Amino acid sequence: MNSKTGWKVGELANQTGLTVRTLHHYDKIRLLTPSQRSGAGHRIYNEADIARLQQIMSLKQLGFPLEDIKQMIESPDFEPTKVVQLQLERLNDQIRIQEQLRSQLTIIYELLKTKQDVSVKHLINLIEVINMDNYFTQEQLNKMKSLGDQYGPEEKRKHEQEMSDIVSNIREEIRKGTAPDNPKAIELARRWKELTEKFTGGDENIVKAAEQFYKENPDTPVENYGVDEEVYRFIKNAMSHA
Amino acid sequence: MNSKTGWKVGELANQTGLTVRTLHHYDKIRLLTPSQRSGAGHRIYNEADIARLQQIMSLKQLGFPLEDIKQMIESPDFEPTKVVQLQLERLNDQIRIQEQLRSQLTIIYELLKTKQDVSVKHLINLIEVINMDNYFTQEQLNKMKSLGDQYGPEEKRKHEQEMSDIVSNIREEIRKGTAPDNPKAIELARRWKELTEKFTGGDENIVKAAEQFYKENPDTPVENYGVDEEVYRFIKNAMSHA
DNA sequence: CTTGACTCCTTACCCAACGTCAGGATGTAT
DNA sequence: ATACATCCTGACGTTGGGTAAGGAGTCAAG
Repeated sequence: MNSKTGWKVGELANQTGLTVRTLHHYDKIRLLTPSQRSGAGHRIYNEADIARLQQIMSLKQLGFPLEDIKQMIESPDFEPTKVVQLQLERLNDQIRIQEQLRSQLTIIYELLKTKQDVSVKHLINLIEVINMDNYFTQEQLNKMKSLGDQYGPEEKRKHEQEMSDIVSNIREEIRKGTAPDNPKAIELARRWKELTEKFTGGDENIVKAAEQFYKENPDTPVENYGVDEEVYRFIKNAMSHA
Repeated sequence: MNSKTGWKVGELANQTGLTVRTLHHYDKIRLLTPSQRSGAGHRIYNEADIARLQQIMSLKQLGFPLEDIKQMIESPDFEPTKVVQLQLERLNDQIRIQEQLRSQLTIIYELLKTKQDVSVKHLINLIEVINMDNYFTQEQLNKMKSLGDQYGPEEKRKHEQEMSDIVSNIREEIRKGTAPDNPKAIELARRWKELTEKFTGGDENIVKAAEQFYKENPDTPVENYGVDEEVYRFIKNAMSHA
């Protein structure tokens, strides 16, 4: 008798902290349609429905719009495990950003408390970091796009896509003249490093060899994701501020 | 020449990561009106404007609607320092929730990976914790309401308000028969403990004396914020699962 | 078996915080 | 002078629900 077999909408709402309205909504847009209705037309959710709801909430927390979530979940090669994995990854990103936020906030707090005036640079940095929280889901979206792909070529494509994403972002920052101790710059450098480590299997030597190579042959037009000297210097520079 | 004196809307957008549209919007609802316009009507933001923008973003991250933010900022006894302080406090709450989230996620991930089936209880717990992130700003709202009050009686009132908030939440959970190892229960117990520690100035003995007293006189109708034996047992129980 | 007190149903309008054009004026680099 | 980016002001669209209305279903107590 420990295992219930059906939940009515109100019960489910209470247990999950969602509202009844939300569940109705998900039903109407056919994102989560309870597998049964009672004689009187009351929604009855079963275990499978709840499992689906969990997937929905996870994806929602990752920042996807409901419509996309529907597509993903209904894709034939959808894998629940990956969703959870991605969510864990994201958690780490978030924690890092929060650490940055904390340090920015602490700086400002100290300045305010001692009645010094806060420089514009600090203010802008703070605003930027606050925003990253929202803005960051875009990266996740990239990673997710290939959720249903095969594992071989997909892995590579995913990396290439993220690499070019990072590099184009860096170009942007260079164009804007962003300072190397800027939080956004630091975060970009961090991502670049992480990715190259994945590429090379974490082998420091390969990285160093490549760096050396590009330093000596600065104008090699090799398939390099557009990492030229300028970009490279920017990364190095930002990295030193991490 | 290191200090600019004016920013156009696009510049500001780029630096902060906000969109131009957002700044336009804030201008239209008169949340942030640039202090100058160029001859041609272009918005020119100065340092004070940016400082205000930072306050806005901080409050927004705390979960307040723009309309409320406007009220707060324009209140005569508004204190920027407190905003930052509150944001730091919130950061801690968020980190705690994320730790809970991580542990729930890890459990599910392990189960999924080893092809065991995941119990409904776990799924529901996970959904709950995911939701806390959004739902939690309510508590902050309570704390914030009194941002402009005096410091003496206000401090007490704030505590009383939060205490009765917590207790009524606990009553809810009891009514719903929530298990003591439920994340929501644990979080509530944590808040209760934190608050009582503030009340008593962290003096363990006072807490213990009070506990003893209420155990021996279970039906004292003293101004006790409605903490009766049932509530008390629930807290103790949940606490043991933290 | 009826009367409350809940919970459920559907339909429908409402809202915040922007996104996304459209059409035109400004600015600025070559 | 000619692009080309950036600015302006409307104005309509969108997402993810909140909120209210009017009517049945359910369940325990009298």
